[in-house]
Amino acid sequence: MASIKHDMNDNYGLEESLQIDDQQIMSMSVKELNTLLKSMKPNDAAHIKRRRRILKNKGYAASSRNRQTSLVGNLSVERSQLVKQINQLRGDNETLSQELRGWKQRYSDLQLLTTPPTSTASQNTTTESSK
Amino acid sequence: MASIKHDMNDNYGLEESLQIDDQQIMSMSVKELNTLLKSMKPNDAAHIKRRRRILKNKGYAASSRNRQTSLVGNLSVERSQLVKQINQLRGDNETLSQELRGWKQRYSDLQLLTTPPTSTASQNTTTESSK
DNA sequence: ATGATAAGTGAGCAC
DNA sequence: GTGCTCACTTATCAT
Repeated sequence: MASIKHDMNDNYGLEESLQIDDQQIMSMSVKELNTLLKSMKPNDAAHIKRRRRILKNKGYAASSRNRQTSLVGNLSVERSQLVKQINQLRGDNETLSQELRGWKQRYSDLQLLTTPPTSTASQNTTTESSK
Repeated sequence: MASIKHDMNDNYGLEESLQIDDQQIMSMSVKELNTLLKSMKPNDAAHIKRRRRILKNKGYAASSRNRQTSLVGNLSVERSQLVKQINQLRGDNETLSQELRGWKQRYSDLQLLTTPPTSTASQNTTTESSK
């Protein structure tokens, strides 16, 4: 058995006979639309209004999908950037660590040069202070 | 005017009369299903098969949406973690920089102590080398 | 009335 | 045949 359904999106010639297309139905202002609808049979007017709502909804749905898509896109891009930044910082860190080691060494060397060890014990103490 | 539509989701009593519900239709194996369908009128069999497909699709759609949702969720969480990591690294960086400055200073101080300036010019040169 | 979104459905692709 | 995803429709919510 088949059931009776509302007409939905099949415009079955109404719009064609009125020389109106979807774009116009959708973009017309409410004022313009009402003026137009008053010159039509109530059923046809209702049909057009319903069609307009559906068309707008279609647009909203598309926007929603686009938003969702670019949301994911943005997050992905952002992630790449953050990862890149992390790698950069890790590099900087490594560089700084090396520099730090270097200067500690230089300091230590200079210190040894400055205060030559007088005994095994004192040498140890001196080295400790610059670790 | 109204148009004739396929029956879609209104099961108009068929399933009830056969004592089958959506869950069973969906989860039955193909083998079981075929056995069942052979004992039915062709139209009813077709209806059940179509219904099964629709039910499965409904599930797929839900899965798809869940995936999409958790994708965004994961990306967001990941972003937070990355940002946190960056802040951590920046802190480390700052610490290292300060340590570095400190050691350079100590080196410089020790150097000044070791090789006292003999003239204004030579003092400048010494300072330059440790900046 | 308008805009947004979740859920269901159909179409069409890939395996 | 099964699973997936896109586009569309509907229902529903908020403004």
